[in-house]
Amino acid sequence: MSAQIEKSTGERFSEDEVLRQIEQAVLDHRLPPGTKLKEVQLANLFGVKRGLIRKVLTRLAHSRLVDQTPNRGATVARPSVKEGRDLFAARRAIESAILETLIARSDEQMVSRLRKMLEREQKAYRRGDSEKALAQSVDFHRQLAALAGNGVLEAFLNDIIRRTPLVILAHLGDEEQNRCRNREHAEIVAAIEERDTRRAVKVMHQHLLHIESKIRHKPEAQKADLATLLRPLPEATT
Amino acid sequence: MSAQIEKSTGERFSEDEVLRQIEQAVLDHRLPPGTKLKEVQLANLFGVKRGLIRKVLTRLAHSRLVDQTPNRGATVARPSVKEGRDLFAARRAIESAILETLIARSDEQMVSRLRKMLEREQKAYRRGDSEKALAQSVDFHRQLAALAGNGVLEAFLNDIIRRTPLVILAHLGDEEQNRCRNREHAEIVAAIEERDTRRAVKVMHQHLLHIESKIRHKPEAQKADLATLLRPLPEATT
DNA sequence: GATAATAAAATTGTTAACAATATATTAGTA
DNA sequence: TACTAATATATTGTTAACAATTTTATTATC
Repeated sequence: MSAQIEKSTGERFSEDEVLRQIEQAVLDHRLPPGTKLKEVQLANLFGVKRGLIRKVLTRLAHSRLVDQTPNRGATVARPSVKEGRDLFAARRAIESAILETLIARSDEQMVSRLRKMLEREQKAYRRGDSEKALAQSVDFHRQLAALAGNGVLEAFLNDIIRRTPLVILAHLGDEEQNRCRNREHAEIVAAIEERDTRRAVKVMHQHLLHIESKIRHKPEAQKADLATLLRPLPEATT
Repeated sequence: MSAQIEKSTGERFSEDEVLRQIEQAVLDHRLPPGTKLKEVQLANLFGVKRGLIRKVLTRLAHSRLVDQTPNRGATVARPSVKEGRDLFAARRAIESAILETLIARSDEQMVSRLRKMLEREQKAYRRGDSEKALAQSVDFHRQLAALAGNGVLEAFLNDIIRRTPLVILAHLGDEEQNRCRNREHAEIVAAIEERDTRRAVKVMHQHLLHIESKIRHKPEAQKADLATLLRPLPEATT
């Protein structure tokens, strides 16, 4: 039926590696919502035992990337448009709180570290590397969360970020958008430097609304073959 | 070594039931942080197979009530004081966002439903039933989250509420505190009715700070026997 | 006695075989 | 054909036996 995925080294896949591969395929829409994820099929595909696949599917179900029904197996999750909007709304709340926390304890070192991130992001989009630019952009948000120092909020944000690609139709691509994101990020850093919480929160809010307005919330989807999982996309990540 | 826990009906425990029992024991501090949770011991205790215990421990680990280390098993989690404070800080952010969302879509029916909850809470503490009063109080917060209609925020709050008992030393008990909580809840409902978001958020903030100030963040803990799990406490829940 | 090396026991991790359930196929009936 | 019932296949769920690892106990050496 379908070929096998091999590691370049010839070793066997670890649980985490299998998890990442499937997760990435889901987030890239190579495995569209509703796709049945059969245990033996996946086990053969990766050359691992079914028990391992089972654990992976359970973990994916927990992070809501996969739906599991007793005795009926797992499918790629099909989040509703409402869920997508809820995700974005929650993100605005979380990131606002992160900024408030961050600014309360910010210092020069933090600001300079953020500036370095901005530069890297800028470089990426200027040389037209949209994929990298997007990844850097996401890292900027993660970095804010890390610097804020609240592990709970950080975990929540990471959860949201992980789930987001599944609820949107396509990733943001063109250069104009990349530049725009970068400018908004810079504005946030400026507000942090001035310790202007209100402004930072306001800009972040608009930034996130802006992002949400640019994407299309994914409405419904068709079916596709599991073997499509084989080749990774040349496209972006988050 | 240790006796067996039996269901009154004589049936076998389901996975969810075992989960709840262990979770409750952890949250009641009957199983203090650091306690080793051995698979065979638990399996014998509940009269179930080891595989089921295994799944339960993994689930508990995911909700951070249990720490799992490869090849070294599971122990009751020992959250730091910082983690406790982070949890409360995150809660303030989440519940503020919930209130903002709720008020934006509130109507008469919602308000009256909340009023009913207030009454039940009041009844409980007036008749001196602290346990019930505390449970009702927690339900009030859950209800706010549900009425707000954002499933993501609701899930986050439930996660926080579930983890909270583990980071505090003891549950809030005396009648004065019960009355105080109830009064603050009433004030929040009043603000919702007037659609006064700013006030609602402010009162909620103070309410949560108040709660946090009344508890003691749990610093460290000793060891205890697993069999203590047998008898449930006569004490409160969350 | 203290420490290190070795052996024994206990504990967790994996798997192949089996059981239970759900889905697909076929046969039967109007 | 359209529908139902019966059967076969495919898929998920469970478990007992085994493997790997860690912990405890024992012995040896200083």
